[in-house]
Amino acid sequence: MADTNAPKQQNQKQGGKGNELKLPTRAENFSDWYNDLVKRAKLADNSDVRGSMVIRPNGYALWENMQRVLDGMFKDTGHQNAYFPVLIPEAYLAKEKKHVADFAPQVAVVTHAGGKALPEGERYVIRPTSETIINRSFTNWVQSYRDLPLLINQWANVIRWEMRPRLFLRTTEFLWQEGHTCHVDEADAQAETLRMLDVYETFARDYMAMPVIKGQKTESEKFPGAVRTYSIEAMMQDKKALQAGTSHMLGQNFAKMFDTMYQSKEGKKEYVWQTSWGVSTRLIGALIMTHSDDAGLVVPPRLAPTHLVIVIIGRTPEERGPVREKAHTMAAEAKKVGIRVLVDDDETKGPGFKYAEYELRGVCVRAELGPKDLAQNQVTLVRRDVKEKVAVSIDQAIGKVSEMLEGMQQDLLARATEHKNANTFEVNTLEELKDKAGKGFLLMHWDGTPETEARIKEEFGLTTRNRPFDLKQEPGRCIMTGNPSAGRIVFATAY
RNA sequence: CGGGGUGUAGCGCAGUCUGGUAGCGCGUCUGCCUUGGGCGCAGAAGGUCGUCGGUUCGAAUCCGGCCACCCCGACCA
Repeated sequence: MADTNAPKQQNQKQGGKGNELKLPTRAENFSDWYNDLVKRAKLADNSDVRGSMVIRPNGYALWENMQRVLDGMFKDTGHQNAYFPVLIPEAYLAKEKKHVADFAPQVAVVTHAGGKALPEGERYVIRPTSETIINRSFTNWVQSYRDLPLLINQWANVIRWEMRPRLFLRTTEFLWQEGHTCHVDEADAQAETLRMLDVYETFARDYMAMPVIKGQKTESEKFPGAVRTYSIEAMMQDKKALQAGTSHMLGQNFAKMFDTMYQSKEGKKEYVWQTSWGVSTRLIGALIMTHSDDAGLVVPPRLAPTHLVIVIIGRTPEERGPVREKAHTMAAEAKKVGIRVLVDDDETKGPGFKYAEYELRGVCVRAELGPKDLAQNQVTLVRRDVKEKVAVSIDQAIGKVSEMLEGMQQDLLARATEHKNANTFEVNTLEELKDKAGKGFLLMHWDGTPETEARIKEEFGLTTRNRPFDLKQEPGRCIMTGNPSAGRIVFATAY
């Protein structure tokens, strides 16, 4: 977005006369809006450890829901969970030259333990990813072609020393899942790589309501040590791209370093072919920046910790009593059909406060239930994303809520898709490039060289995101050099 | 690591220029009152002024070092 310091401040001076109740708007300052939302919705705090964050219950609940769904999808595709050590002998990392060279600046090293300095060669690194230490185990686990494919996943934390952290999007420590698999040949490994990319796409679309572009990364954007890297790329509301998941075909690179071999049917020793793939707590940032608005968090129902809150309204015990009873009846009914429901009977806060608060926190549907409603045997329902109040009869309320949740899930995807499509352009001239840089996904011809890629980054702040699978590739001329191009690739400013 | 900014009560900030021992709003607690879009009134609690050092009779305020966080770049999921 803005490349200068925003002229904020000023209106917040004067002893706190500014309006602290409202978030900064997305239009004013997208990045302030994001930071403030994360804190105000109680998703996460900065900690005293640079670049590290505390994930609060509201934020962790989102992660738990993502984990639950993804874990199910991994199990359905035959993967098993395991756990490997957080400390990796430094020497392991060094075995794959490209791997260590690219990760070295980001790696935290344990130099002291047991009260003394560890000698050179006996140090540990804190995992930035686990290809090496997992391969060490795989070498023992795999003996025969009958042991393959080996399909393993790990849920873990990793540490990568980041220069510029940002809550959820880029933190020094983050939570993720890393899948690691071994196969008999390249075709099988390649199929697995693409299969898991599909899993990510499905998860993003059907659960996060986030459309993504599936495609292949360029050489320079590839994972250190991979043969090929694929990604899903999403567009945030500020039109920047966010890499939401990656899947790598590792070839035999790590197998050769660790002698991970199997005996084939023919009795020959062969190196295994491997893949790895992962998504992280960064997805929470993606979720926020895809759907939320100036009133606060908006979460697709399929991942929302709370679907429905019933706010009890009433002055006196006589008024509240029957309302409370009805609210709990409704809540019980809602639970039966799988709606995650909360009844708010707190008398110390007014209803207006609660409406704002639940909007900030991203509860999907709010039910307002008071004496006036009860008198007409109705309840007032408000869907978080559209904020429209509708009165429905109490008997039909829960059915209506289910309908609203389903509608919201669909509408969020539809809206995000529309936004992505409206801001994706075919760009053919330097003029257009100047005009569109930073305004979305630019589909451009590129001569395939890292030099040109670097130039476009330097001059326009755009990086290659991926080469989309579903884009029919026709030859053309590179937008910068005029050299032949095999097809278009997505450029964008990225997180 | 470079450029910019900020650290004062749980949160948001004023006070710093021009040194004199700390204030406002929100929140919290108590009581009353109120409840359909961030209620009201009264009272109360709460601060080693990021940290270390220097100048001074006296430092939130002036000087220097360090630390942390935020924004902009380089690195990255």
